[in-house]
Amino acid sequence: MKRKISPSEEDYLKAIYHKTTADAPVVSTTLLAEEMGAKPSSVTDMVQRLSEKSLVIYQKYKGVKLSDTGNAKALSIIRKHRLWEVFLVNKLHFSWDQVHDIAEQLEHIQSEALTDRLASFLGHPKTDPHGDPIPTKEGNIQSQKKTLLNQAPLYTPCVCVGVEDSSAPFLQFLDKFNIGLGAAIEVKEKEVFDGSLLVSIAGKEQRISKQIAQNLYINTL
Amino acid sequence: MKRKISPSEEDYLKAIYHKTTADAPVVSTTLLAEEMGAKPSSVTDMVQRLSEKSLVIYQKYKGVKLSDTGNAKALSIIRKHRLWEVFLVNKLHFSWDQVHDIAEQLEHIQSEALTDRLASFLGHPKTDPHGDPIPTKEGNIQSQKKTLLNQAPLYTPCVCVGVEDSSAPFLQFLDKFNIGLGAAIEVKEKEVFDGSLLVSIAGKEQRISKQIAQNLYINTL
DNA sequence: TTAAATTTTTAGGCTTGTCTAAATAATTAT
DNA sequence: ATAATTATTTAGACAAGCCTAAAAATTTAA
Repeated sequence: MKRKISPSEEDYLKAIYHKTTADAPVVSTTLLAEEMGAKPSSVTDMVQRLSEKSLVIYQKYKGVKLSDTGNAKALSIIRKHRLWEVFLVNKLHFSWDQVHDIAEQLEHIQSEALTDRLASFLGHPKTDPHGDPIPTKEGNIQSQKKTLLNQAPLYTPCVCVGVEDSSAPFLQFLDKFNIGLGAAIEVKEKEVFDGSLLVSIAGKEQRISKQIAQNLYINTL
Repeated sequence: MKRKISPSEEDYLKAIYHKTTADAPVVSTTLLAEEMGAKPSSVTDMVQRLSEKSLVIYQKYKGVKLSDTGNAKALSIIRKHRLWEVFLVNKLHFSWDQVHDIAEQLEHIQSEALTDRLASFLGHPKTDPHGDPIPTKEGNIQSQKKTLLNQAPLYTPCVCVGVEDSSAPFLQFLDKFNIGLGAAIEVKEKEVFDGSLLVSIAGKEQRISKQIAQNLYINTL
């Protein structure tokens, strides 16, 4: 009954997790193929295998979603991924744009004891270096109220709490602007024409494009 | 020319490394099969693939040994394995009998930067938790002069520096006797009949079987 | 509401890494 | 020195995970 899950299968579960929401509870094979960097036919194959293992709910031509066990498995992988990211940044001093690819590999290491001890070693962090919440061992994940810098009120002190896009290029770009988690940001002006913002970051005024602003999460203080 | 190496191929390189010595510079497919927990025919297959990739020198019916590049690769994997073992014991407080299986997985993580930073984080350790030397980044490995407790001189203060057998059962057995790396050991008496030893460990006298004694390395002080 | 376009699945193939069974080479014993 | 035994390799098969090309279902448009 409890067959073991391959790294590739784990990757699919994770992708299905990331591509389904309350609004869109199922994901199409084409979208999943895009996410996985594979062809739709390969995805159909894999999804059928996962369905036989009761890890996903799949209806031909209708799309796929995680089963309860599949969801638990996905959360456990995401937990491991984000804990390793914290390790890489906090202990090995990698920068936040360097850790994703390494954590992609580390997340497949199988040992519950390892994950437990790692979490303890890191002081049971709540979020990863990009501000994303770390699921608990029990599979609870806090869905924070996320506000895009885009929608931030004017002249209100805010703090950067996360990113929507955590690709290396975007993160490196943020570094150039001295924007990191916990950075103080206040929107001074919003340009109607192109959606760009005049913001003060650590006291210094800078202009930020709409594209940046809609990929940065903030909280008001 | 420089095709990438799969985890399975890495395991074979490591096994060939461990099963060849100055005395026996090549290893047979049967012995390798035993080491790998696979059938000899599977080993022949794999060894032929590794030979095509110039990672091993293989002659039909004559056995196999590592090429220079294969040797370098094996040392790099062993380096990673042993560094992770140090991490697991020193930082996550695993015991020395628990780390091998986890390190088997971690050794396949590909990132030179990760290995470098891990080594630095750990303070560039020279040996792993079982006393085995950690190869340098450049592939240098110090072959220590190893004396088995078996051959230790009588009434001479010694210190435990390693184990020949690093299986969990043996290590757990040593724990029961309070024997660990750095433990002070002195041989009081050697029984001719069964090769057992009367030794003092941390001041306490205990009788140790030949089988234990020939799997424990010591240095005289 | 059919026809066209698009999405999805099926069918067949390829590689990796394993297996069993059969064939062949090497070693050992008579 | 030749026969018997053992070690090793080859041949053919299988599952996982991917691919391309073709077929089938669904969606969109006329």
